[in-house]
Amino acid sequence: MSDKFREYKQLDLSQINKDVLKSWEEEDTFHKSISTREGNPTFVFYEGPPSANGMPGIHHVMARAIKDTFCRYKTMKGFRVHRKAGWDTHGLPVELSVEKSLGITKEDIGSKITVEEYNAACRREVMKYTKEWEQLTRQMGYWVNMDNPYITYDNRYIESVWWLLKQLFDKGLLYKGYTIQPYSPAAGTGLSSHELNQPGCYRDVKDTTAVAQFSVIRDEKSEFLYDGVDSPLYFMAWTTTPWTLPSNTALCVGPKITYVKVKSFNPYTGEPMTVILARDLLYSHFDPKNTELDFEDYKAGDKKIPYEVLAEYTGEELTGVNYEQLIGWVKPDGDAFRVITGDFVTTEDGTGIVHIAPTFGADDDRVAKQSGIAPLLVIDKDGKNQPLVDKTGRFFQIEKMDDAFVASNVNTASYAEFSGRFVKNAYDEGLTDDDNTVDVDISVMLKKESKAFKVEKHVHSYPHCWRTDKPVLYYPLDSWFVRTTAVKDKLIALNNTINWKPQSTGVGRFGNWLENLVDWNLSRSRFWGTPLPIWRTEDGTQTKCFGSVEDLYGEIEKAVAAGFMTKNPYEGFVPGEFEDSNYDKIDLHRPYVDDIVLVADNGEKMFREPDLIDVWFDSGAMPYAQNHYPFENKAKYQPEKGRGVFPADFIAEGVDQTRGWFFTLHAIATMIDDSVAFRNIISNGLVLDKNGNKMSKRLGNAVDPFETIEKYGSDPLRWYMLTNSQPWDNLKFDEGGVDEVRRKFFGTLYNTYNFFALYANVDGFCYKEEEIPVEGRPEIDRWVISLLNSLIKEVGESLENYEPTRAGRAISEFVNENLSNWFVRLSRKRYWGGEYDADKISAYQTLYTCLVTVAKLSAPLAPFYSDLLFTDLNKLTGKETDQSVHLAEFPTADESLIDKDLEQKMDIAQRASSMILGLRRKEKLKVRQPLAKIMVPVLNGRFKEQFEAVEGIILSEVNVKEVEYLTDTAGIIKKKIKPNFKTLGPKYGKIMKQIAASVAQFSQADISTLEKSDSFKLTVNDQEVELTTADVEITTEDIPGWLVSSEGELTIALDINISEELKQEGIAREFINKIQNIRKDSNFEVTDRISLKIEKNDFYNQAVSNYKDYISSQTLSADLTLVDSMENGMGQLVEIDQNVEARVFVEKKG
RNA sequence: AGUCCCGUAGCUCAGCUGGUUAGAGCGCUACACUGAUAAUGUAGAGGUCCCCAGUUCAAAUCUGGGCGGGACUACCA
Repeated sequence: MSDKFREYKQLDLSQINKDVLKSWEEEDTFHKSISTREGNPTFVFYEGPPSANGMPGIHHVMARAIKDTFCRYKTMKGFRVHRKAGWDTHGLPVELSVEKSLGITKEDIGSKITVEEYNAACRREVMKYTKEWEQLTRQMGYWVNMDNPYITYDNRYIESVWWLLKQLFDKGLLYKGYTIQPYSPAAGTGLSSHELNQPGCYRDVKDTTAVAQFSVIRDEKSEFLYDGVDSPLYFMAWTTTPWTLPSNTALCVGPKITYVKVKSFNPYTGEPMTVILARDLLYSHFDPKNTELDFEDYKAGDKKIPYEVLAEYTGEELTGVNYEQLIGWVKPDGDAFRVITGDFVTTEDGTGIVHIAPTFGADDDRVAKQSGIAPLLVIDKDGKNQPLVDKTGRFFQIEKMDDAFVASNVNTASYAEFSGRFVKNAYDEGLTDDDNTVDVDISVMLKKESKAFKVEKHVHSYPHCWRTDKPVLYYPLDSWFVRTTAVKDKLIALNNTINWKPQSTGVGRFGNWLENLVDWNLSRSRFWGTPLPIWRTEDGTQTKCFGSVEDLYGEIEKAVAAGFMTKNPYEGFVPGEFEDSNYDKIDLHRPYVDDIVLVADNGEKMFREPDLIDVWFDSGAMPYAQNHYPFENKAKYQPEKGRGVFPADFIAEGVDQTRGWFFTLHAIATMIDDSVAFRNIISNGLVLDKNGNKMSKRLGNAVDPFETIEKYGSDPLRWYMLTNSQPWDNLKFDEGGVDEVRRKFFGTLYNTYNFFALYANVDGFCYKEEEIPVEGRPEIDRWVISLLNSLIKEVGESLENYEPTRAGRAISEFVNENLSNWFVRLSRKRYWGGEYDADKISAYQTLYTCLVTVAKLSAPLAPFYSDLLFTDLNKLTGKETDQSVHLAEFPTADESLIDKDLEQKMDIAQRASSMILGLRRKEKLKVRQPLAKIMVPVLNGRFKEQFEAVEGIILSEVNVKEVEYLTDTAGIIKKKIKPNFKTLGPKYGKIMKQIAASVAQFSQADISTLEKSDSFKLTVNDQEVELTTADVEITTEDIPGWLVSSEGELTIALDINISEELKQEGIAREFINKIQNIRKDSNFEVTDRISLKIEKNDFYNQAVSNYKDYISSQTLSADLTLVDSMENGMGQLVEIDQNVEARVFVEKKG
């Protein structure tokens, strides 16, 4: 082992990244960081599984830097941190890329390619970029346990998911229902939103639209509407799909929209009527010019129709009013024909009242369910509910309906004409666009009944099926649901216990989402995913859900015995054995599970429900499935307090996961365990390019994380990302910012270390001396130690509160401003030359302590350099027993070392120094030229005491000999007074302005009266005002006749007269500086001794001889001689003053 | 369309519960320092605190309404 601190020529963070990684691997540091915490309380982190079928991007570094920071922090706080890596492996993107790379479609599975091959291809595809992900994880220093990651396609993972589904099933939270989805009657298939968004699917078509009149039922709920009404009263609603009107069961209004009641005549029949519609849309339906027409003059058939607005109502008021069914073909079962509210209603077109047909619109279905409105359904011969339009796109035929239902609910006389008709002509091969559509016929029917206000053709954009080019219908399709609405209150209550960062995402985005919760649609008609473990008989009366392979296995055996299957496809599997070898024998994916036909308790065949489940369920199940719970690791879920793996203490992902992973985790944990899944959460914002645009490969503005890490190392990248903006704000990623962090923070820290190492090596300091008690150290040491402890407190609190930005910024501020720019700069002289005495040792100990503490504080954020710094320091001193900073304990602040008074004093010193340097600059006085004195006005004793304490620091920093304190009595200080708004404002309120004006008028005498008696009375607006010194701020701003600088309460004057003696000292310092430069240029060692010759010159002869000893000691010269003339070419010319050059010869001695 | 975030110097961001000269870093310009030196310091210029209205003695800060950028969700009679 070397006996010196390592010194560096330059800071290469990229190389350090590699070196430190290597040592982590050699020392197995990551595993040690867990094993050394064995038996301690756990800190549980859940890794949101990424999908490895895409390359990792720079935004992944962001999220993972956050995750890693807190896991490292908690490790240093002594917790045993659980963080298991995982992979999200299911879903449509995988299927699509497999099909693309193999050049096949789903139909080819089983023919062109075997199921086994397809399955294998999916497994390969989904792990395509595993290597890159692992590499990024490693290089960026993200410590997550990759030894045994959870993989969502793994049979054991699926088994846990099945177990969860079974729990939901048993609790009655899993049911089969329907949602409104795009459906192509021509192709006979449902369409995904993905398919609908393909180019060309949305097309402008011309359809018959109708504004229909819904007749209000007069009762106690609607009575208020009848004031002044003498004709039938209607709600007006517009539709572009009149064929949905027979399925209407509600009308929807916007709660905050204003509606008007208008008296007029029906344009088609001329019958008097009163209608209700949105005020904003009045003139779209009634010509403003007609408002002056006389009702008496109107005859049926007139083009110009008079109208009159009778009253206004808000949507809220209209809610609950009942109306008559518009088209009485089929009676719905349940509550219907009522006005409800919906937040999606606008007054952009139509009437501001939306016709609701729950079976044919997603919004319709949603608001109807929320308001308890029944959909309009018919019952078929099998006793199943069906919408009024069947899957081929025609009105449900009467003969296919249940007879009893027809008798009780169907008006066959009026419906017969429409029964079996296609709702779009495109579906009927015998029809063309020229034939009358159902829409037209329904509109004509309404016209005749005075129920149509306006029927017209209208061009609008409508989705079409990409396979058949025919229009799509929104249609209720079977789906399996999780009844999340049943636990809505619990979800909300538990959410309120979660610490969200930022809070707004939790109470706002997530909270609102929970408030408007609908049941979770689990079904996906896909191939590569977790199959629903549900088998049903064909008539749907018998259902079985399986929560383990063992249960399914047993049922298969029964089915084989019953002769439904020839053999058990999972033959050889041993229930209860959890090794890879056993689970490799089976595959729970499609289509293997589809081939399983089971036997129901009544002996009928049971077939699997063909759907897969939402991949979000997979990832939301990870708290359980990652450990194959409850089949294995059960004990970890019922632990003594603080020792388990559930729930998570912390998770972090992008804010885009709010309704994805965050929700599914929360929902599943709530339903299964009545518990939160996570206690603390950071949802981070996006990483944009430096112009604020979204990064995309297409635009070429995506930043490659590997290149960035290679170039700068991970630390500057992580630090930049964590400190540039709060994690939850979007980050405008600018490479220049990473470089700035490298220079400003890491560069300065490195410089500070190198400075330390340089002199510590010269003096042989290796912290073997007794620790000098802090109270025995000089002011500046105590000051920096005080700040250091304040910093420890702040960083600790910030990380405790999941605020990495505050932590990083505080560390950076400390290193740059306080440690480097003040402590080291002021203490430099203490390190070089001189005795190895207590002061010097104190200087080393203090700086060492600061450096090693900064290493520990920054370790969670910048794991690489901090570890190098820590080990470089510790290798020699052996002060710490831990091999790595990541195994060390996080520092705790020693409150007794925090000295706010001292911090204030040093603040004065810093400000005073900078002011004096400013004055010197103004007068073009070099700092090397000593000056005689500064003068400081003293307003109170405390200030004088503080200034005196740092007097020496200021004087040496600005090269001035003494301080003169000016007290009031001298009468040369001019004072300035300013009211203290914070104390006066609440007391005097309205007359504040006048008080401020009066105070501004105070004379010097007034001010001194106030100071002496601590009271001053004035009258403002006939009100007596008494001021005390606490109500004002008194400062000095001028010392007449002197060069003065003033900042806040601090005022300093500088004496710029230079005596002969000062002049000579200045010359001496000038020589020292020049000689030092020569030493350095000649590459002398810091410790080399020299001999010195200076050619005589009357300008400086006296100065050199007077300050001979001073010059010699500073430059380590053994002899200094003034010579008459230098031999030719010897020595070099240096400038001592303007136009004065000296020839100096420097020679290394011995 | 709804929900949420953001809008402060040319750029990236601070600015806590309202209190009177609105800050920092980068960049630019000038100067200084010099045994930390491919470093460092100091200063200058640079602001409609997105706009409008309100509350208040007092608003960058609180309230309401816009505008602009972004995300998510839903897609519309």
